[in-house]
Amino acid sequence: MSDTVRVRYAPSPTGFLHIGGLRTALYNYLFARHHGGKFILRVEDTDRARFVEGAVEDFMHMLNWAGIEIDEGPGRDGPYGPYYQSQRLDLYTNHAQKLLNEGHAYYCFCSSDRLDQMRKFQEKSKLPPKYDRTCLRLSPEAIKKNLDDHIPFVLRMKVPHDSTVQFTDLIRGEVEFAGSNIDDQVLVKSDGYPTYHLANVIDDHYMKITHVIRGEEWVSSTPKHILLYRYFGWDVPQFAHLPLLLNADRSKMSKRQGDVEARAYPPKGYLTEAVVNFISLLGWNPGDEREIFTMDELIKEFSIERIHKAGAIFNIEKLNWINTQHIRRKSDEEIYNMLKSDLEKSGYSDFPKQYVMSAIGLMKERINFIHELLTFSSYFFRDPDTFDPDGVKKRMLPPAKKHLSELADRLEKLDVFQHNEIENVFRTYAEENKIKASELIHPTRLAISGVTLGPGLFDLIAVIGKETVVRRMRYVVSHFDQITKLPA
RNA sequence: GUCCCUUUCGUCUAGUGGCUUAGGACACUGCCCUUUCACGGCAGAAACAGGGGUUCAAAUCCCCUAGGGGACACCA
Repeated sequence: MSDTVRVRYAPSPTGFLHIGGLRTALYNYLFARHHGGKFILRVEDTDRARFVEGAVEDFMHMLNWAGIEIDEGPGRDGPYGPYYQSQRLDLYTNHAQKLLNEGHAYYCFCSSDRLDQMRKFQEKSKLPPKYDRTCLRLSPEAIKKNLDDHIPFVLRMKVPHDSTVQFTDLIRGEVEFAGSNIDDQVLVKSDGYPTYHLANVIDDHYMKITHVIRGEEWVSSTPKHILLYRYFGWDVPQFAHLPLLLNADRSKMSKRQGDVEARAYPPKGYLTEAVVNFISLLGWNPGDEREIFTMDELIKEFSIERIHKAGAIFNIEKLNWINTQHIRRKSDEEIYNMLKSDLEKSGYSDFPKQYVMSAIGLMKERINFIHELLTFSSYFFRDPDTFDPDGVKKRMLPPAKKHLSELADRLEKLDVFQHNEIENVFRTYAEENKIKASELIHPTRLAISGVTLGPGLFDLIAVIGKETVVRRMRYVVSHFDQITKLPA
């Protein structure tokens, strides 16, 4: 085994990148980077029937989105390519032949019908379900005849029943399987393609993979893989089987219960940092009480030893919180840049960068998603056309009409239109009229934003600007009866 | 059914025999701050699946039971 750590994420293009797959890729990546090793993407496209168009592109795109850099893989050639299994068929065939020659594999001509019946019988008789080795007993002549007759066949591996296969899982410790419980796995399908088990072992060997970090669903086939390594006389890599991501009901995470495809998250407004941070914590923790991490910090902290054994439920509430944490850590300018295209789409592209950044500054701590700046606080960009009915009822009382009118006049006269000066206008007016400032503040907020919640009013006024604020206040004054009547 | 894995607050988790009246975070509740909503601060409720051992001492080690999950394809 080479000194440099080499790990791989090896998805099958039978669907789009699963959020659990993204976590597996991330753990591999973190491990590689932590150890100064290589992260390889290998496409396991040996199932021609289930191939999904666009899946590979989706993997690449989402990995890139997540900030997971591929050192070797499709489109990024390395010394051990190609990185599509469908382009490595000869390799598998040669090695299968070798296994056959050495008696570690055998021809099987059983039809799927027969296999189905066999399994049904085994199930009924409460026997462990495995191939019954009918074809292992075929004479060389019978095999030759079948071959000559072009009867479809598969190659199965011959598992020694009298031994046990044991391995040390980096996460689970010692795991042991009795040879008698290991099935004579199909290695080469009747279409000539290898199964996962064969191809995966051969590729991991030739790609010099040092650590196989994959989902827990693979533990039970690991002994088969180890046997294959032994048959070929190869070193066995280290194994680490990750706990599964679970639905709320603790079943394996699947559709129906929330979004399982990674690509569903960016459009919802989840930040790369948040998703990466969140999934990194699903089964791993740094050992102290920090929870917010950048990719670089994760790379620094990550270790396989600190991976949990039990499956984790994907808890969207916590993701949301982590998203808010990362929003706050971003500069106003970063957020501005992320918002740019949405701004254009909404027709708000005329607003100066400085203005939008000020709005961002005021809203950053109040939003869960960046796009909420455009939805929940559209009043930064357009005059309100509706007024929160409950707010109107409670705050837009008759005296407000006069107050708004007067305040608008006073604001208009202000030379320095900033927080303190604005606040002064309100406080002074309140004192003069012997009323509480809140009797002014609430109607004003409603008048200029249409809603009852938002940033501190004086900051809001300062950012939105004199002209707009005064216009909106006067609009409400002139439509006061209409506005206060509507919500009846 | 067979094999394998797993089991600490609702959820993510800390805990590797004494430091633990089991810690943190999300969510939840209350209070404070406050012009609103958030933020923030403080407080609260909330867990070692059960039973046996081992030990002076167990959430931590062992065994059994139960629950959960995964695998059992010519899918990965």
